[in-house]
Amino acid sequence: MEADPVRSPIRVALEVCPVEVGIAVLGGTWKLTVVKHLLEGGTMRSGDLSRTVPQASQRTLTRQLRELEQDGVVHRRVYPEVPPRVEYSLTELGAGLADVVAAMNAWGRVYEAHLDGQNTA
Amino acid sequence: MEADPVRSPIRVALEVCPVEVGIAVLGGTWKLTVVKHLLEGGTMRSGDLSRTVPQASQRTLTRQLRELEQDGVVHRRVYPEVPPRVEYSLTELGAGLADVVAAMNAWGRVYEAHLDGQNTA
DNA sequence: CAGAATCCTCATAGATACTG
DNA sequence: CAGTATCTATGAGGATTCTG
Repeated sequence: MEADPVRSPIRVALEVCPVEVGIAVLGGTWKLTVVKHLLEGGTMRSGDLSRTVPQASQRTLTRQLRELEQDGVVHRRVYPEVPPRVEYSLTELGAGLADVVAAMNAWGRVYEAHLDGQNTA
Repeated sequence: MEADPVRSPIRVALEVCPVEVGIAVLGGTWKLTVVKHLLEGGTMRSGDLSRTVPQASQRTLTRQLRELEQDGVVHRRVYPEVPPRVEYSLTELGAGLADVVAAMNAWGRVYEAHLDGQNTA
């Protein structure tokens, strides 16, 4: 099986530090949000994702999904139908991001609380 | 006390999803690596950090540190000496990133193993 | 419905040289 | 030693239009 080529930001990250690999894979805007929703919602269609992340332009969302697919995090299934249907789901590797998502989510909330504390104090 | 203004990527992330906040704060190249080393090494001087992340240009490293400082993750202490001495350490908020670093690090290793598996299989 | 093609703008980051 | 200033290049991401 022909594996997808590893994107160059990831190759760089691999040489620097394992923590940078996650940043390289998830660094694009919305990527982690997409992963989070796929973790929660299982399989989702393109339109579902667009509605879930309305701030992302369609072009950007598509690109992010393609990169996540290339990086082995997301699986893309195309149904040969009219009108077309495409479903996205997490690979095993992608499902392994659950801990990352949880840690990020928790810290994000701490950060929010921190900001609120600054304003209220 | 006058709080640093919240950088715009973070403001956007706050409106989208808590997981994006972490990405917004740590998204710059080397940032998570810096945090990881500060977690391990405690206080570090600029030169220490430069040597720890030799791939980063000095200008970039300085900017990243300033942003981390602005975001409340890193504390910067300047000693009024000649030659100058500047020490960086994590704030409480920054120390809270330990779980994120651990999760990222673990997943980065899984990712490496995944790539190796592809080549070996 | 899903996405490709085109155009545009701004932020990021590197290299280099200089300063207190 | 730590940092700033300047210049440059790359690319990420948005808006819009078009197609099977």
